[in-house]
Amino acid sequence: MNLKELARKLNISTSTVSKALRDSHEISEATKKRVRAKAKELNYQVNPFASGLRKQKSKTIAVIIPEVVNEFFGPAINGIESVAQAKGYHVLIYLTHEDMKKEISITGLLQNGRVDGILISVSAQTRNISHLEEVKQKEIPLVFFDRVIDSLPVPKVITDDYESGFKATNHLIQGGCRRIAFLALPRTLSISSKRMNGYLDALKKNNLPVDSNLIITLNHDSSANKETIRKLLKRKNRPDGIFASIELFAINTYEVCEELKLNIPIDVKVICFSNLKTASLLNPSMTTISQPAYEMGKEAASILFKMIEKKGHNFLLERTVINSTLVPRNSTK
Amino acid sequence: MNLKELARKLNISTSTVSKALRDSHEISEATKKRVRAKAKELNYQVNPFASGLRKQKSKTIAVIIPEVVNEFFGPAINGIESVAQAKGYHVLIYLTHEDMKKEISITGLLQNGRVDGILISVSAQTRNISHLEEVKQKEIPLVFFDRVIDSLPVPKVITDDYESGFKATNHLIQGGCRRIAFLALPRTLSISSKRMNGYLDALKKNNLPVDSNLIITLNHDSSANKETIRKLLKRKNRPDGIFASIELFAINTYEVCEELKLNIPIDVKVICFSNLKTASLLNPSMTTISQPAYEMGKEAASILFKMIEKKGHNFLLERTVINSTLVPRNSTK
DNA sequence: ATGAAAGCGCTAACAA
DNA sequence: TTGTTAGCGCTTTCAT
Repeated sequence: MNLKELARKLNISTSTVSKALRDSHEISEATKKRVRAKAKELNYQVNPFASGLRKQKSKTIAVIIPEVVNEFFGPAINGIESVAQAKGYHVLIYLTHEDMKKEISITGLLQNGRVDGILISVSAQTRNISHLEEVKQKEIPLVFFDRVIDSLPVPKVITDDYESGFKATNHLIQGGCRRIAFLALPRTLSISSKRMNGYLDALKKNNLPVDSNLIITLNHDSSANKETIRKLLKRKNRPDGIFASIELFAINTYEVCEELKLNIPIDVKVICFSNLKTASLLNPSMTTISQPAYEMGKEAASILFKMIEKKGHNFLLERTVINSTLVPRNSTK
Repeated sequence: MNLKELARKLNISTSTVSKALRDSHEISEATKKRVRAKAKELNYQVNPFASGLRKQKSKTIAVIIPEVVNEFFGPAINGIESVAQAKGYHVLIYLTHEDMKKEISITGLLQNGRVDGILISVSAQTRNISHLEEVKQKEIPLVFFDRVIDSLPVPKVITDDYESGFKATNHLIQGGCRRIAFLALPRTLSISSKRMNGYLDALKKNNLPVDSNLIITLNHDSSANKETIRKLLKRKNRPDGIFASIELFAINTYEVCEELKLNIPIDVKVICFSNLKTASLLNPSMTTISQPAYEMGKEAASILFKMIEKKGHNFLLERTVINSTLVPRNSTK
């Protein structure tokens, strides 16, 4: 079923049908009605490839993220998809698995009109940014969310990473911790360095020494992480507090503590970034920092659509900060 | 940058360039090399809309799921995306939020060549299936995963819902429970009725009475669920075991127990479906049934690609069952 | 208010 | 082995 056939059945030209379906003012109300009725009857749908080719628009956006098995990106996709659905857009999803090579090949695939815009949360491995500069240079609307590249002048939607890092560390200090370990993501990641700066400043403000042996960079290999954490917790001078910069590291810590029969929070207090919805499932003694992932997704998508709709507008300066919240759990249970 | 321009720069015809890029045997190795080099130099990418229109193929599949904020669908998408990426396909994602109307409008959007195939896990609300019959009738390859419609003859990838329902219930009985509540999804959902049948048969086999007051249908509204669970746990004849047919209901239960100062597993034992990766975050006293979501996604996508690649093959009978596993937690801690 | 026709960028049948 | 050309289905300009 295509335009031509539909036009033939109605005994009018394809251009009239096309205009009628797109509610053009050139077409009489009567014809429009007739066309719409027939289209519905025959279950006609425009061919997105033909229309996309002609109009040079895809009505599609791409979301590039490191993982989806993650308390952050799940809700974020939810927010993105709901905005896209409301706007009549389609959402392509691509996972990098924290691999910059994949990120590059994915952005390469999106260069020739497949999408009208891109939302990206960069991989932890991303150092070189020429593939992203290329996207920008081709004038494909681009918005960063959560994991951003500060040096690239595109809109960014982030949480208050420095502040929450500060608050989290402060919370542990208030709870009596003196030797607080920070489980970091690779330094290249903006969120990691900001969270760490919050951590460092909180220590300083409380006159606690910074011990570089307590700042540990982990990655997404759980068994390697657990081995590292195991060593950390077996030290004679074991930390009494742990600040995990992502949920996975808290899970890893939790498992090692179980294995070593260390009690959270008696032996060691733990705080981590996590998502509100399942926070209650975390060991109740872990305080969590809840990121408004759904809202971030919605916000990032909204900005992207603004860019898509009115090109030329200067969005370079937009940098939306959405506040996360500390969710204290009953720490004495 | 398009074919024509590229051809002009090379001083050969567009068809030669097109064939060269697609590694046609009609083209000499020398020309191919020259073309590929120039294409790379000029960063040429085929226009997917033009090529899709001409070839009547989109190189894209759609995944329709109820939610993404979910321990099951996250890993499932991961599995799907990895297979798709390997095959050079793109993945569109659509969320129904358990709303059949949305499911219908989404399948409607996919009728005109936007995708080469569809993977779907139906919404809990889906009763009418004419929109899915329409997809099948238009010969768009379709595969169900996890939440299937038994009556529609298309390939299905499921877990052993009956068996795991049986095992889960048995586990609670073994643990000393005598009054076991079942927190069900709406009956329309195949997975729910199968899990319930397992539950019922386990009770029978252990000579325990079936109490219909203990079979409670919940939905995706957490506050309504919690209210229902609150009532359940306040009954004089409180259940001593709870079998939650999805993780969300276990979370809801957990929260109500905390509120009512009920101890899991002392006062009430809980078992639920969940995902291995975060199982350790669940209250350690909850035994979980781990579904191999990633594998299911991979399997479903593989079947879909088989259908896409060799049309006409009869896949109607394929019904892949992937076993879930019981993950007992230290229930005495 | 309606229609004819060009053309979006690509592929493939056919010609050379 | 390479080139010419028609046409995928749609939108849009320009006529009528």
